[in-house]
Amino acid sequence: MPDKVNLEVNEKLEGQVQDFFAEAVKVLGLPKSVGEIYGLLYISKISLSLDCLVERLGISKGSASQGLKMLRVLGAIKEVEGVEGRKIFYEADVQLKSLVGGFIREEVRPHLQSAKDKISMMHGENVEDDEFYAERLDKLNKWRKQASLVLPILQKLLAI
Amino acid sequence: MPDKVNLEVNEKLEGQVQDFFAEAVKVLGLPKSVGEIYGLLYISKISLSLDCLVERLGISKGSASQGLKMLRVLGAIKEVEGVEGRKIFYEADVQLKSLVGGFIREEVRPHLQSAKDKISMMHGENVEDDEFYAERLDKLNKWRKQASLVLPILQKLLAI
DNA sequence: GGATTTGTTCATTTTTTATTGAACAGATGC
DNA sequence: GCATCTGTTCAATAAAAAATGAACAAATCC
Repeated sequence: MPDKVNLEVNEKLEGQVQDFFAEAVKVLGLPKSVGEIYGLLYISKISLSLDCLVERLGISKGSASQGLKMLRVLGAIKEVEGVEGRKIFYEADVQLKSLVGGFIREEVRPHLQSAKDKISMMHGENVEDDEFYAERLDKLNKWRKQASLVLPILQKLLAI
Repeated sequence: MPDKVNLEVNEKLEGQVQDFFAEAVKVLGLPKSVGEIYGLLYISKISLSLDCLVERLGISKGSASQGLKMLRVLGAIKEVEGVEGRKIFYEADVQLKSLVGGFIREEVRPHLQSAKDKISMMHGENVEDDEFYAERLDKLNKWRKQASLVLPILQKLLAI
């Protein structure tokens, strides 16, 4: 008997995985619907289109579109050629390094850059003659640098 | 002339540092007021009491009390003996390792534990006979383990 | 004892954030 | 051309989270 892919759908498990990711992405500050979309794609045996997600998750077309956009920007999903016309199908990118990398690139780096700008602005304006203030701002800058250094290491550790 | 500590207050800088931390803690999913409190303590030359924070930040007593509670639990502030009666004074703990450690202990670890429970529940109920589902849940578990392993390393890297 | 000071709790209000759905744009097929 | 299908945008609405402030407890002082 040849191997055969099991295409039955376990709806209970799907629901649990959706909820799991809905909760998980909240830790990262992303909306619940984004987690549900990624969760369903993660546990789905076949790639899914936007209207498919709308139907299966019971969310609006707007939510689904915006959620897919975020996931695309993060590099958490892949577009797959569909057969029916120009419809786009999505599947989850299940490599942890893609997700971590995307999050660092899109969410963490920009904040660190903006922190850098703010700190140097504060330094410039106020501090020359006050040892305490100067020391505190220097420490802040040291924190920022350490975070910047740790990011690529973190990325590599999670890519193993 | 002996060294003398400069106790003048640069209110503009104080405001900037408050805003800086208010923004920063939002990344960690903490409320703005918590960042403002920590920010003011961080840049303050003297330790401050609850009613002092209320006055200087223009927030309610309730907010200040709850915010201080969070910061205490995270280990981000220290209580200092006051001179006037039983009033408690606070100052910022400015060691990055305290903050990172507190955040990992209070926010990250509990989530990873709850993830562990959920994954093993999903494994138990559904998956025996389906290769795809089994593989996806295993991968999820691998992610979780990797995150657990990386945390102490991260903590050490940021403690240098 | 009672008046005062200090701090907490928690139901209500405010603010912020996410979701909806209708209007729109572009592409395809007829 | 126009009808249909697919997806996006964005103003309005709903949901979630944070801040308020009044009521309360507990300690201190007189």
